[in-house]
Amino acid sequence: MGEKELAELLHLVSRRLRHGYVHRLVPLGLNPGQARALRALGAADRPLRMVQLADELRIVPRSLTPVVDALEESGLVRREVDPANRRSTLVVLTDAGRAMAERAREARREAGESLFAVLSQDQRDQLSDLLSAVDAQFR
Amino acid sequence: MGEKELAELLHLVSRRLRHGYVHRLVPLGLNPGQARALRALGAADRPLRMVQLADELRIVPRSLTPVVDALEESGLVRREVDPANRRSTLVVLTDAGRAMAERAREARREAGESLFAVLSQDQRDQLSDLLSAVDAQFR
DNA sequence: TATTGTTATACTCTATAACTATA
DNA sequence: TATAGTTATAGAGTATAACAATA
Repeated sequence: MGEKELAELLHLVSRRLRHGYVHRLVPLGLNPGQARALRALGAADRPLRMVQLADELRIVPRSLTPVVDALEESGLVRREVDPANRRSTLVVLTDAGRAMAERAREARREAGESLFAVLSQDQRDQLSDLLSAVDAQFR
Repeated sequence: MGEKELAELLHLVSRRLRHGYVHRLVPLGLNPGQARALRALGAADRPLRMVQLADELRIVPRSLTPVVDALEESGLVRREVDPANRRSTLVVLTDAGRAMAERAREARREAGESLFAVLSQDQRDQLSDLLSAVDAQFR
């Protein structure tokens, strides 16, 4: 019955997570990609160049452009020319952006909390270790 | 360093899986959604109605329409009116479709195998149990 | 009225290729 | 020449709303 393969389970659970996350982000006016970028900038705690941010998110720079466009339009980040290298663009969190990053972080925490509610802390740690191991083989 | 949250890890690993899967499906002329539908039909081992198949895949019927369109165009399935209820459409695997479902299953097995290669069989079972538990709370 | 499926539309996530400006 | 970013384009995956046919 519950004979779902690992690959299928991973897909289903991941989609479920996104679903809960999206719902919590709607009131913030963000989509998951924007929230993820905001989080990364908040975690870095300093402006990142487009390539650095793309790398952090593991997407290609081209895919980052519309994300940063949207964030800039909402006044959450601004682009600045990198004084050290004028080819580079620094993505700088505004004060509003920093506050929003915090709210996005909270939304994700809640979505994760709700999804993994059935697991004990031990089980979550186990799951985290297993996924980390899988992820690590590609770094 | 590896301080990624569970939610983030899940997202990254799931994306990685899709990536490997997509690559293996390209030579078959399938995308993951089509392959998933084909698998479900193969597993059911009997024609399914659109709603049943959508339900199995956990997507809305509208999202299934273009998937079945593509499969039909490739001669892998055909639509038949359900004699028992003329509102319903039965999605029937052709012989070619049945063979392709098998190849898709193999492609997914390989993608999973490659992704989870770093895990022992015990660890895979653990991971499977944990994800099943998370998934089960929504059924 | 309720159900099944499709038409119409739209948004998100992601990618490759070609181009511009700068180094 | 090489790097950083954008313009252009494309394809998956998914959703909601409105509608036609059938029950």
